[in-house]
Amino acid sequence: MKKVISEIGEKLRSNEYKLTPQRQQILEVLLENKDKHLSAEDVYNLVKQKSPDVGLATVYRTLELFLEFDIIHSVNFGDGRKRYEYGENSDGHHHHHAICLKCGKILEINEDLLEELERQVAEQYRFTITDHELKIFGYCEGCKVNAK
Amino acid sequence: MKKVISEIGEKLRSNEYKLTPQRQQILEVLLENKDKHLSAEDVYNLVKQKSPDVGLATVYRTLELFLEFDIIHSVNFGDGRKRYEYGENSDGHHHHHAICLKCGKILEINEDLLEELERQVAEQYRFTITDHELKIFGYCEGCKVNAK
DNA sequence: GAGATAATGGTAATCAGTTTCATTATATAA
DNA sequence: TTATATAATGAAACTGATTACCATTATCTC
Repeated sequence: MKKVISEIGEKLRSNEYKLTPQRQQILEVLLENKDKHLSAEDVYNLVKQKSPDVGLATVYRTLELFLEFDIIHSVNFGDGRKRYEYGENSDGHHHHHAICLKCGKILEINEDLLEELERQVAEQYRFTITDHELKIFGYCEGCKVNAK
Repeated sequence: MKKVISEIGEKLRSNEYKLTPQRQQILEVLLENKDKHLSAEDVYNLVKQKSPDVGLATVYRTLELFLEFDIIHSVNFGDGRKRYEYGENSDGHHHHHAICLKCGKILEINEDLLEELERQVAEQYRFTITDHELKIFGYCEGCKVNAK
């Protein structure tokens, strides 16, 4: 994790930004909670446990900064707040989410599987693709039996 | 369009809801603006042109009602407001959106192209899929030349 | 047609996210 | 190293979308 942090620090510094203690703590929280889909307030509460004097505004500003440099990305599950996630595939594309409509569980789908679709879209629509966000809705194994 | 409206009215009535004049006008606005991604306030303004005495609260309530019965669906393009859309594929799945990061244009991708991916996800994750939402980010034909 | 129920419109309240501003930390230059 | 400019922070005020409340109106049932 140390290495990841210093690489990100480097990325920020090369863009005239600093990895301040607050920013680093926010980053650590994100790294410790991959695939947890934290909201800004979740991050705030977790960071507060480490250093209680970090402000909510700083959390929002830092998340915005990390988004700008593609250090994290945000997902919207329709519950009225943005959620933030560290981590992406080797090709820079993001993984998918399967959301159970019954119990709300969210599965991480780590395979990309969109190459062929993206090839077709790129060709038919003359669109140059840089990233994607796919949400799949349905019922997880435990819930499918008595589904709607 | 008459037919669609009466079918939807039927759907509501069979669930103990009425297609009131206000609801019908909201529905008409949505039908007249397929693929336009209207926000609640957009809908409100358009409905007001027809009948100025419709309230914003009614618009929100009606959109929520239509969502509940899968008459419309909502998409979030990250601009801080939900957007609403009528229309789906023949199999009940929704079409995709390609969003240009430069000019903000949104292309409607009407091909499904996810069958194989969904087959694999269903098998590997034992997940029963009922719908999906795919957003593709990149640069449209006009913007790709001078893209970042 | 009277009473129960559902739906509506206006407005107040809520809540995630943003902006402001005074203060603190950091970096640069003499 | 000291002064000075600049960046970052925290607290609190503000914003804008959405929701809740409540009194009024329309609709349905008997």
